Amino acid sequence: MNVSSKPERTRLSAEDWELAALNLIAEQGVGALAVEALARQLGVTKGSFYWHFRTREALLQAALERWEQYGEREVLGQIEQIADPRKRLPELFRRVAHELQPHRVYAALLKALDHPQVVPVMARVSQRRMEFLDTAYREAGLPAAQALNRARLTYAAYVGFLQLNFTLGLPRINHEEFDAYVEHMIATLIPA
Amino acid sequence: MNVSSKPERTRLSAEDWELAALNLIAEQGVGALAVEALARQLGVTKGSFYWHFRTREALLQAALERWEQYGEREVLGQIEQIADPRKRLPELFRRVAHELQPHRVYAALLKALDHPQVVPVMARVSQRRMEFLDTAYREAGLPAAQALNRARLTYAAYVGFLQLNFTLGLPRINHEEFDAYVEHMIATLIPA
DNA sequence: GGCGATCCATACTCAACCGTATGGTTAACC
DNA sequence: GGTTAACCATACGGTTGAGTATGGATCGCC
Repeated sequence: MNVSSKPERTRLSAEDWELAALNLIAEQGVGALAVEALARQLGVTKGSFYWHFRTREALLQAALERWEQYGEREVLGQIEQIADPRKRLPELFRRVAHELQPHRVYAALLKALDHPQVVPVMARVSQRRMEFLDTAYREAGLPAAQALNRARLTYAAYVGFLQLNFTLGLPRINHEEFDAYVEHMIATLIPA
Repeated sequence: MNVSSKPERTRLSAEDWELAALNLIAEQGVGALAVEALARQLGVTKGSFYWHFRTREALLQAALERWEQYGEREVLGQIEQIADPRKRLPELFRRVAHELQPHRVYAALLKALDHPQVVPVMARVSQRRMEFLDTAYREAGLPAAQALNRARLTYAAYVGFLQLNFTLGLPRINHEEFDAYVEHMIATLIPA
């Protein structure tokens, strides 16, 4: 049973709207975030929405901030607990590669970078992650000047892969090929 | 003199509309491609537009095809004339890095990957470019299995860089830093 | 069990755009 | 210089989706 099949709804909170918004963004992109569509999906009407939020923008803003804070705790938090700096990067690569679900919102927001509201959020998130990669590379033994550029390169490769694979469906790649690709990335980008 | 300042217009052709559309896409994205807005910018009204094109989609389609064919001749054509396979890839990297203007439409289309019309175009273009990289890496001495993955990695880095730099304005980087980044890419991705 | 706060439905307005209908204007060519 | 085809303006209809107004329903709580 999917999300929309909950006829036994009680009353909604602002949080419910934000989570539903994030779901819709992940599946259909920011452009599909319409209040009437969301209301239908939640089994209510606009009247409900405009009680919780002043405007559509306000909902998008709240949803983005929620997503940003969640990602802060969840995504980066886990990785930081890998002690050995040399194992941290390969492990990070492999985990990211096999937990594609959390990246769906990020990929959707990547397609929505023409919306002025998402730009600052994505800028902050991406900046933080690149800094994370930077220190990881330094701790793995790369000189400072190289570490930053390697971090940029790595993160660009991540972003580009999301675009090409998720959104564009390219390259058409199967499981084994994908694993080989990940290992190739590790061999190419991480210093021995 | 920018594009919009041509009050002494005579009559327009379909090509004029397509070029104007590509301009608008490059600057404001596919979502901003509205026929009335375009007409205003060209100093005419919708009446003109619907003589040249049956629908808005038809214009977008024509503009995309024009862009695709142009890129075929221009972008890839020049690089193929570099004889030495070992010099070809570094040269390609450096040229791409310093001719950012032609990449603006590509970056804009990257943001518009939720439009069903642009997906096949981008898929074809990206596929062709990755194949180009693949053979370039093989000719540079990389074994076939590695060459394809390296091509994927390289192109993903390119796409991601466009997104992070053009659209997101990240990383905040100056000219010298940028050159250093390009050289770092060359050193990391191209086999010695 | 009634009362105030919270939550929602219905019924609008308004603006943006796409597309159509139709008549007018300019260019080209004989 | 008159006719035809190419090009454009004006006015309209239709749709979509945001936001407002207002009254009704429901919950918490004394």
